[in-house]
Amino acid sequence: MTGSTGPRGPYAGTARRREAILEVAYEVFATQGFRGGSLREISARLGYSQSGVIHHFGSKENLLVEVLAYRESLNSSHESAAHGLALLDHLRTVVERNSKTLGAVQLFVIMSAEAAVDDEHPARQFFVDRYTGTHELFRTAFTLAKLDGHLTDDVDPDAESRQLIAFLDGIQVQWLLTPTFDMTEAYDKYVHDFLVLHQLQIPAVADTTT
Amino acid sequence: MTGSTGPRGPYAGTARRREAILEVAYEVFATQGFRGGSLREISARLGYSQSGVIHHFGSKENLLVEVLAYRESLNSSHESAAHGLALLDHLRTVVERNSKTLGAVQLFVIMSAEAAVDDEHPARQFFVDRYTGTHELFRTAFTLAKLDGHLTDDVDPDAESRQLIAFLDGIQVQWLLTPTFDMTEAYDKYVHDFLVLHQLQIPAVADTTT
DNA sequence: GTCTATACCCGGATAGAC
DNA sequence: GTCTATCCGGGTATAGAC
Repeated sequence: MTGSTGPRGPYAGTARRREAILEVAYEVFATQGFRGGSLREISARLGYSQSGVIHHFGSKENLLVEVLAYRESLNSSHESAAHGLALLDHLRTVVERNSKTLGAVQLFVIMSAEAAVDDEHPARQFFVDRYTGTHELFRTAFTLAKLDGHLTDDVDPDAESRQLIAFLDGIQVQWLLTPTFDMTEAYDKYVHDFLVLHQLQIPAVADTTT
Repeated sequence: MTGSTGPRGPYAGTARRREAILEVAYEVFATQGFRGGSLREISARLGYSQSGVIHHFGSKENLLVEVLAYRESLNSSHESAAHGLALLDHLRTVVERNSKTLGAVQLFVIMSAEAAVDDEHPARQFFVDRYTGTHELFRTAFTLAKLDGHLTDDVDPDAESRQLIAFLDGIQVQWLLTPTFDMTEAYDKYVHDFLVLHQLQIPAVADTTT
């Protein structure tokens, strides 16, 4: 039972092949965009024929949509909102991970831009949904933090959420253009300022050394 | 002398034609990107032949570079650094103007993304230079503000500059995807928080009404 | 399920007439 | 300076054999 990876039905090999295609398509779309990336290149890298790829996904558009869903599924930590400060901790690990996966950052930067400027872009809906989802997550996290008494009353969860999203998107472009830029360090400074401004009570473990 | 628009030499008409091409190319590249936009579409919109366009600019790549320089030249307010707070005022008018020029925002969002993910992109150098220039401008503005005693000593001009750039880039994508988003309002909130956190002295005209 | 072959379209750039 | 015609490469998608 070593080599047998549980071939339940005749689709076990197919599933693995689909995933291989998704992986390569992800790389190609990441550096060339949707328009620039071609099925020919994707299939060539796999040693496939171009029609072989299309057999599995029907069309280039559909392939892109599945690539985006696939990449997102790899990350989906099913992030429940919790309160604001736990979210900020979680986001730090996301930023750190992004710093190590160039391709993923490239994919989302180029695709969101293409989708943003073109109403008809196949990824348009994906990114609109993604923004509203993320916003909702951040917004409720900040709201809960206020209720828990961790944030001051003057924070505007709606505005803070959109501001944080903008910042996170922005540092990605900046990092791609100037790789010496340290996203995690920038994130930490952002959070630091945020907490100084809006955190209600400092834990009892505050440094009394100075 | 009505129709005569001062034909100094045989190039007066040419200059006007070049500008017309730049204007249309700007629109096309803004919505289709560099890869997606075609000389055929640009020339068709002008009632030109495709080779007519290429006659004036030599190549598609060169056309793009000139479009970017052209658009930038329309805005170049020769922004001298001044101190930080004057810069923040100035940036507000930029954000407001951007809110009214969809095409310009689209152009810079899609082009910076394409350039960010592709080392060989013709606009790569343009955007790298643009980022370092903007960063330098912001950085010195914040530094001067500290020296002038307008900002607290704890501000990190370098970090604040990059953070502000990230935010400004980020709200553009967000606005394009969800047009109800108000960039100016978001900017004002950002600046408000920034000033609460880092401004040294509040002017004597503080509201004592409440 | 994978291939080859092909239909069909679109792209940039060039040559050369006017 | 502008055109038409053309070259040549590239793209997606389909048809049909194996």
